[in-house]
Amino acid sequence: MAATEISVLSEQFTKIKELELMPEKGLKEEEKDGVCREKDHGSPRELEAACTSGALQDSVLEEEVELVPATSEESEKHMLTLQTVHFTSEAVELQDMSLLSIQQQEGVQVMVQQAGPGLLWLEEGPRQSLQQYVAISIQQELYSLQEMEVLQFHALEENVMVASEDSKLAVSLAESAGLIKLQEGQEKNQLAERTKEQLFFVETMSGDERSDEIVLTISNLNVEEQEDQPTTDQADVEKAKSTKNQRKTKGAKRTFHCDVCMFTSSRMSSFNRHMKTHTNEKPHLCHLCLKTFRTVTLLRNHVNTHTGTRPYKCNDCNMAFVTSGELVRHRRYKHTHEKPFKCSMCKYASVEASKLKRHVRSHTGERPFQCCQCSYASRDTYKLKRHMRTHSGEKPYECHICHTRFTQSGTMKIHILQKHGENVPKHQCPHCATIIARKSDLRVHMRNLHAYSAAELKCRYCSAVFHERYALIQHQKTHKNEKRFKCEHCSYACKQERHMTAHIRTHTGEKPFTCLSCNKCFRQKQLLNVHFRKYHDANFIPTVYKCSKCGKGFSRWVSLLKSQFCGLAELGGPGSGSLLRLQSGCPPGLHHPKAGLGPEDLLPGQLCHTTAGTGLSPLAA
DNA sequence: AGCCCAGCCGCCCTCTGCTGGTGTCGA
DNA sequence: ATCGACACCAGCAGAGGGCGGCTGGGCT
Repeated sequence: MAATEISVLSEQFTKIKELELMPEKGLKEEEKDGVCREKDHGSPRELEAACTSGALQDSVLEEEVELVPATSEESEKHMLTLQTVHFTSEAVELQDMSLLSIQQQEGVQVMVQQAGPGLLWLEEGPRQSLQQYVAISIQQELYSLQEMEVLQFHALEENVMVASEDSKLAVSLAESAGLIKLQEGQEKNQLAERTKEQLFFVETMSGDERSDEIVLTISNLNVEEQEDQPTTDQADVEKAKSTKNQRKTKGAKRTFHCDVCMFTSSRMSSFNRHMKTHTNEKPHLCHLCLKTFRTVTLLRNHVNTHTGTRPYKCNDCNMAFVTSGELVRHRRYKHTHEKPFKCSMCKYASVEASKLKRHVRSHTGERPFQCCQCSYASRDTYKLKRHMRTHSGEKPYECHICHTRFTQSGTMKIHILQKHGENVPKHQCPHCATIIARKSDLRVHMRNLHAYSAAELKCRYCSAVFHERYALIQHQKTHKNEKRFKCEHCSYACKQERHMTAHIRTHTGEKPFTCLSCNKCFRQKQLLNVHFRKYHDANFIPTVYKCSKCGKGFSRWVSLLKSQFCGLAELGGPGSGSLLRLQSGCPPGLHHPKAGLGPEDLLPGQLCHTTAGTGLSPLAA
């Protein structure tokens, strides 16, 4: 709609209030062409119309209109003789409509399109169809419509032209000699070259119900359109202007139809109110945030959101609301739990009909909101908006502790809880001892490990069969320390197959690993590697495990130990892969890397004799 | 015209659950 | 060294709750 001038906003708001509070004030038109168009508010209704127009104008004019009290000296009225002609249906198919024309000295014809009873739209420009328009003839006056920002016409009612149910907003004018009767061709000739539309808002008011006086208030509606969408609102206005209203003779039931939408109403006031929704006209401006509203009530409700004024307070909690409807709805949600809207397909019920409508889509599968970048479609607008983040990469939610960003608030919430929370809830699996942080992951755990499997799950080591993975795994663990691999040629047994493979070669004599430098063969790859490093690698520095007491060096850690102790049934050094097994009688404090020490404890020379006992001191961790 | 009320739309939120990538651990 | 299993984690979508705001009917 209109881009309202910001420079005068706060004052405009004040002015609206003034207009409401001080109806005794009148409006004085600013002089632009040397003609002071001072209105004489002869009746309360006329005054009301002027106030309305003033408020409207405030929102669309660049310059303010000063509020001045009406004085007796404002006698310079512009009594405009409005003349009408009733076209016959045969002539122009303008059934039951009047034609008004404005005749100006420049000879400009301004067409007035009747958008509804009491609501006329003036517009310059070529017409598509004569029957949509009403022309006004203004005689004896020099008005350039571009300069008629707020102008009231006083017309003499003479004939029956009922435009409203109450005969209050009627334009009824007599035929006169000043009438310019436009024919379709003539109209085109006169107006075809006009391309720029000039919109005026015309409100008709009867000056006095007992008099014949009709007051037309014309407001300049030339407003700044937004450049990116210059035609939409205009088109709406155009359509709204073409709305045909049905008039009937007094006493007959009438229905008013909106041509823009399907709206109909038997009441003209409702119809007029509705038609304003098509004009995007929002003359009531919030002086705090510059937002504009159609009605004073909406503006007041809005201003209440700024001031915190919430007159409707809930008796059961501390909530308060701007409107009574919001309070009722709140009470249903929070206190009464009344859910009048029930789903016919399930037990779902909701407080609001729109929620039921949304819910029903989960039954029908309807997905009206299509993503423009992929095949996804959602059942409501929010999900589509949320989905669009997957295309934009937007992550609007940031963890206030580690500043990790997330696409959804719920994801961030669970992150904060799990990563930064103190009393993190855990989820115990009901079938095993597993504890999992997230409920959804527990569900995955249950599905993977505890779900019944129709297919038989066979043990790798024996013939046992299970139907639950967890039971299978638990069973296979019983095979863990078994020396399941037994040598066919001797009593040797081991737990790992690769060990058995290496052992078998001691019987077969197979030595599959050959040194490329000297052609010596080995049973194990590891033996070949040691050989190569020792005899063929120039950079190889042999490790020496040195006794710190006697200074003797050993190539292997185990050799060092063997030189000092007896009673060690099985020894292995670092890199051998086997554990140092200590039997009873072994010196206390003897340590091995795999018995709890770190790699630094393997450094040669760290071992040392103790002064007593075993000769070895405990290795410091 | 103003007010109240009901209905409706839209927005934002939470809760929930599934999915796939990743790190860790044990075999 | 490799591989498989699995808990962990972020991404993403479904469903529904709650509220702000707009519109129209009816009334005063």
